[in-house]
Amino acid sequence: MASRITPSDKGTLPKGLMLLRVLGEFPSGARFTDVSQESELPVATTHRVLATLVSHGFVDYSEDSRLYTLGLRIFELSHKVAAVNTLNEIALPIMKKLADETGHMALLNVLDGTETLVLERAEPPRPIHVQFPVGARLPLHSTASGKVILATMPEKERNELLKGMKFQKVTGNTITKRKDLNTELEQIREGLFAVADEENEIGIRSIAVPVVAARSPRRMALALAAPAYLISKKDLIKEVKVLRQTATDIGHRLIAF
Amino acid sequence: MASRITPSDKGTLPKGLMLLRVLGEFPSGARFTDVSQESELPVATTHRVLATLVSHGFVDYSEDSRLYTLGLRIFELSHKVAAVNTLNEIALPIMKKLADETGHMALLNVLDGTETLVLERAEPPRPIHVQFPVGARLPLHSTASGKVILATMPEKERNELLKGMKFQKVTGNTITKRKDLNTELEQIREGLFAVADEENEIGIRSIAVPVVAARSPRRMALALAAPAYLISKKDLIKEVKVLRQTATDIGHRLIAF
DNA sequence: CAAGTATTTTCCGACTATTGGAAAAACTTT
DNA sequence: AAAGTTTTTCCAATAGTCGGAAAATACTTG
Repeated sequence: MASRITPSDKGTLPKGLMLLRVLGEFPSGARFTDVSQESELPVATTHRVLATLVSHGFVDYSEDSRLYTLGLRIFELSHKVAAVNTLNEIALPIMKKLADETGHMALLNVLDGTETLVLERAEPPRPIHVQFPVGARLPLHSTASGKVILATMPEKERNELLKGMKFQKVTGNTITKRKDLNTELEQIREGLFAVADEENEIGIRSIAVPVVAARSPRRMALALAAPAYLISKKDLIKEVKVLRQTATDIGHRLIAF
Repeated sequence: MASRITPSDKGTLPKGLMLLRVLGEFPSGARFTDVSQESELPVATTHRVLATLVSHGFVDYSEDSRLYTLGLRIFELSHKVAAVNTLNEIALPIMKKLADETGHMALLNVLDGTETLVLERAEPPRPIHVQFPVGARLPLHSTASGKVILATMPEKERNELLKGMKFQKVTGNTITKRKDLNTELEQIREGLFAVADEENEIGIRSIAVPVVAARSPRRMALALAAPAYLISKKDLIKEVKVLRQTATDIGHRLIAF
């Protein structure tokens, strides 16, 4: 278990990467002060780093509005993240079918660090207002996707991941004790699906199953999410069959993502 | 006209950003040596910078395959680039309709720096093999989109942009002289559409019109691209009407992108 | 519209993270 | 198991960063 070197945590690069993340929090543009305050960097430093990011196209600056925004270079790069394009072309249509059939929002999530990331989403015909945009991050312990991913990963890896993590109480139903989580994961492994019953957001229930793609190092899950008033936990579980079918289908076609 | 400061061109940040671009060229992963060579940085430097990028989630490293790839953080960020999500939801369906009706590939391009960037694309039903993936960059002077964007931008801005640019001869038909380009742009302004007749790629013809979105600082164009053997220049021009209609439609709905 | 306030940009000496050649370590191949 | 290749680490000189504070610019208000 190599300690895998000591990546510098000071210097401009980490600061620059941090500023990119900060700018992500201002979708409609951030003023200089916003960036400086949010990042808690001295103004002089912020200024210098921002200038570099701008000059390389990673950040756009509008002289008119005096706003900084993430640049198109980010957009460009994201389409070169291995096989991201296949998500739209392969996974989305399949997910759309699932959403249409079940009437619920379908979400494809992937483990990234200690969170889950929304890779793709398909809305059902009926307009609902559950907001999980693509690119959103969600906790592991309070979501169906997170739990099913945790449950199905190798024990060693899971322990490594959970070590020292604390589980924030997001709603009244959130599992917050490691012991309770272990019990839940054990149970999930039995049925190979996970349910989150208003554990991450009051008023939302969801169910998820693992997605296994050939030659993919990524841990993914396919989920259905619905407003609680629309479907009981029991009825949601009835969808597990079609959900699992879809997940298998996606897994077979999402080679090496 | 402020010279807008002196952004550092040395140091880790520029190097890190460069490595991200380099990794974009290896969609299926790059070995350490690939990165080091392609970037022309000393191995020690490459190593240190890569480690920092990895530790911040911008680059993934697989111990098994020993390959570096762009990380999901990039994917995440790209969905926070102002209103990128609306492209899929708003523009794509409209473009798909255009592609279906005309039988040609529809492309939405945006000016970024001295190039054009493919923002969105819709394929026609019939399978064609013109490859312009989303995220691809194309020259301004040899493409329909590039030319129509140049033609319709304020003169001052255009001069600023073209100043010192040299126009690479991509195919036998490419316009390479500034003077010829000016003449062409003049003509484009008359009809408000541009045609590229195998100017960027032998065997491909395309036509483009401007897309004007409310409160958008971006310069965009909507294009149709087709294999030359499928359609004559004359017939392609006949599509300008429906193309323009679609462009207007998109412009109206793509607020503030 | 001038004075006052808030925001953004620049300056510069002290300091510290970066640099990169070269050697060591870890793999791969023969 | 030796030879070759690729990756990782070391370390002292150096060059870029740091950030407080002042200057410049934009915005507000009486």
